[in-house]
Amino acid sequence: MSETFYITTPIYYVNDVPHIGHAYTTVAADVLARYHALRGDRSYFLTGTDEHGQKIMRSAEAKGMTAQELADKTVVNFQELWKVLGIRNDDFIRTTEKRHEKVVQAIFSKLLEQGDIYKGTYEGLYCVPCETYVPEAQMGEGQTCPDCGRKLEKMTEESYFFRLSKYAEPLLEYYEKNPGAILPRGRYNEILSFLRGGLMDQSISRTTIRWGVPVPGDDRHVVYVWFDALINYLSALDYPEEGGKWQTFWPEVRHLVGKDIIRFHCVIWPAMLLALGVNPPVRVFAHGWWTVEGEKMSKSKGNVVDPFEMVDLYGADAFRYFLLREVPFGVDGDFSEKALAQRINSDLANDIGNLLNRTLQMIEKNCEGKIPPVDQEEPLDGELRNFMKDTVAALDEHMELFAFDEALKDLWSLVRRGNKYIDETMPWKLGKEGNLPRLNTVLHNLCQVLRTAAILVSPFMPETARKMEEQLGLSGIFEAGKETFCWDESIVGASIDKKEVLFPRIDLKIWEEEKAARDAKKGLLPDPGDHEEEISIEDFRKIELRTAKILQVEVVQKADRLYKLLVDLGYERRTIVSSIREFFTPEELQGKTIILVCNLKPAKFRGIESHGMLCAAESEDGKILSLLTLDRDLPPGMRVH
RNA sequence: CGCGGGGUGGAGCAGUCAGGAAGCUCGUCGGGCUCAUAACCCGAAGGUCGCAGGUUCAAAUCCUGCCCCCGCAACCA
Repeated sequence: MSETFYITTPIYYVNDVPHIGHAYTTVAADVLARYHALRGDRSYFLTGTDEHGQKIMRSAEAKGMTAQELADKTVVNFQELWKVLGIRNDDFIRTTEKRHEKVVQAIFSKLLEQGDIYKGTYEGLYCVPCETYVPEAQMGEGQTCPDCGRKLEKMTEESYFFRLSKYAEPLLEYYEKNPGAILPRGRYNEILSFLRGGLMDQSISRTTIRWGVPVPGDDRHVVYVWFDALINYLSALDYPEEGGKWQTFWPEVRHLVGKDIIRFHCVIWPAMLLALGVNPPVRVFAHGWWTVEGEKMSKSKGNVVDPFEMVDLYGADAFRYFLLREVPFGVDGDFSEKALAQRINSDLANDIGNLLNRTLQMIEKNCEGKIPPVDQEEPLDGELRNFMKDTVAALDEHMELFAFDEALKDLWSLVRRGNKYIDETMPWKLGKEGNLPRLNTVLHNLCQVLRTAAILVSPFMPETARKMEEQLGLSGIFEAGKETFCWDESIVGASIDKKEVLFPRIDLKIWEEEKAARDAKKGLLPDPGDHEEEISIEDFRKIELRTAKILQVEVVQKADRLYKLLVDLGYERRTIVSSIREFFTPEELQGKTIILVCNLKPAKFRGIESHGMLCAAESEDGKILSLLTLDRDLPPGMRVH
C-alpha cells in the first residue's frame, strides 16, 4: 500500500550565500524523499527561493541592479549547490514566478472577501533611513535602530491585517488532537504554550516597500514577505486548481524547518490554511542549528562553512552522511572538519567500504568473480538473516520519526554484524581447507548483507549506493521494492566488478597539514595553541596598566640583553629592567610613551630591582619586537583598560 | 523574574516525557585474526550521571532550591 508524502524545505532567502544550514535542511528533505521513493511511496519534494522583500531590494540597489536581476543571479547559487549535493527535488519554486504570485493574490482576495483579512492601521517604531519597522525586542537602547543606531520614529500606516487572533482556539484544538503535528516534542510544547497566550492579528501588507506581490485591487500595498513566502507550499502544487497536485499531496505534508521559523510554520501558516478551509500540515519538524568548531557561525569570524568546499574536499556523500549521522535531527550540533574526517575513516572507510572490499576480494579469488549460491547453511546464517530483517524494520521506524542518526546507527550495526560474520566464519580458512560449499554460502550471505546495506544507504549516500550496486554486479536493486530489501535469491551468478575502494582512508597527519595550509590561504593562521585560561573582568582589573614615559636608558653591565630604564608615571618615577637591548637602541627608546604593568612584584636582574614590566608584542620567530605605545598623545600615569 | 538549549567514564553524545542492574561512537590498553583500506573481531580499564535537599521499596530519570556553560537582539537552516 503506497502512501503519499509532500516534503518541503523552507524557501531560502536569495540575499544569502548558501551555507551549511541550507545544505542541512535540504539534504534531510532529500533523504526523506529518496527513502519514500525507495519504499514505493509517492513523494513530492519541493524546495525554492524567497525573493521578495526589503533586503533584496536594498542590496540590489547597492549593486546597481534591479531586484529581479539580483534574484536571478543569486538563485543560481542554490540551484548549483543542490546539483552538487545530489538533491533530487521534484520542483523548485521562486516567489517571483507568476504561478506563485497569482496564487498569493487569489488567497489574499479570498480571505479579504470572507473577512479574515481587513484593512486597518499599523503603528510602530520606524527607522526612516533604513525604511523599516523595528520590533520592540530588537530595539537598541532608547528606542534606536539596531542597524544604524539612529532614533526610531513612531509611524502609522495603513495596512491589511490577517485575523490571526481568531485562530488561536482552533489551532490549540487541532494540536491537542495531533501531538505528532509538531516535532520534536519540545517544540510542540513551545507552540502550545505560545498559543495559550493568545494571538494578535498580523499586519500582512506594506506601503513602504515596493518589491513584493501587489495587493489585488489596492496596489499601493504589497503583501508582506512572510505571508507571501508561506504560500509557496501551496502554489507549487497548483492550488487551488481543480485536479492540481495539491489534491493528491495535501495535507500529507512534511515541512522541514529550522527552529527559528517554527512559529511561522506552526501558527501563522496553519491559521492561514484553516481560514482557507484547508487542513493544516500533518507534520512540521524543527531541526537544530550548527555551530562550527564549537563557535557560532558568523561571517565576521570567517568560519562560515561553505558546502561547495566540503563537497570538493570530501565528496557529497560523505558530507551528507556526516550532517545526518553526527547529530540527532532536532538538536543543535557542532560541525567540525576533523570530526568529519574521522567519521569518514571509521564509518565509511573502515566499516562499510572495507566490508565491500574484503568480500569482493574473496569472491574474486575463490569464486571466479561471480556471486556464489547457498550450498551449506548453518544456524549462524539464520541469525544473520534475522539481523538483516530487524535492521530494516528498525530503520523504517526511525525514518518515520525523522531520527536519521538512529536510522544510520541501525544500518551500521548491520555493517558491523557483517564484519563480525566474516570473523566468525573465517572464509579464508574455508578456502584453504577446500570447504567450498560453506565458503560459497558465507560469501553469498555477505553479498546479501552488502546488497541490503546498499539499498538502505541509498537515500543518504546515493552515489555510494550506486557504486556498491555496480561493484556487486547487480542492477535495479533500488527499484525492486521493499519486499526485497533484505534478501534476493536472484543475485547468484552476478559478475562482480571490483573497482577502487569506496572511501580511501584519510591520513590524519597529512590532513592536518593540508588543513593548516588551506586555513592559511584563507587568511587564517593556524591556532598557535598557547592560550591562557579564561579570566573574568575582575581578574583583568587586577593588572594595573598605565602609560609611562621613558626618561633614561642605560645598558646593564655584564648582561647582553638588558636595559635599565627610568620611567615617568607622572605621580612617581621608577626603575625597570627590560630585556629588549637586541631590538632597540637607547636613542630609539628615549622619550617613548609605553604601557607599563605597575603592580608586578619587583624582581632583581643582575642586582638591579625592576619595578614593573613594559608591554610588547613579539613575532613568532622572536626576531621582531614591537612596543605597545599610544596612537595619540596622553600624559604618563594614565590607566589602560 | 526576558526566552531557549545544555552539564552522564579522556572526547563527543544517547538514555530523562511513560522511575527498576549506566549505554553508544571515538580514543587508550590487552588479546585474536591476517580475507581486507595498518582495516576487522573480542576483551579490559575508566563514571559520586553539575551541586544540595526531597518523594519512593527503587531516581541520571519525578519534585524543590542552587551553581556553571552555550545560544537567541546580526548573513542566517
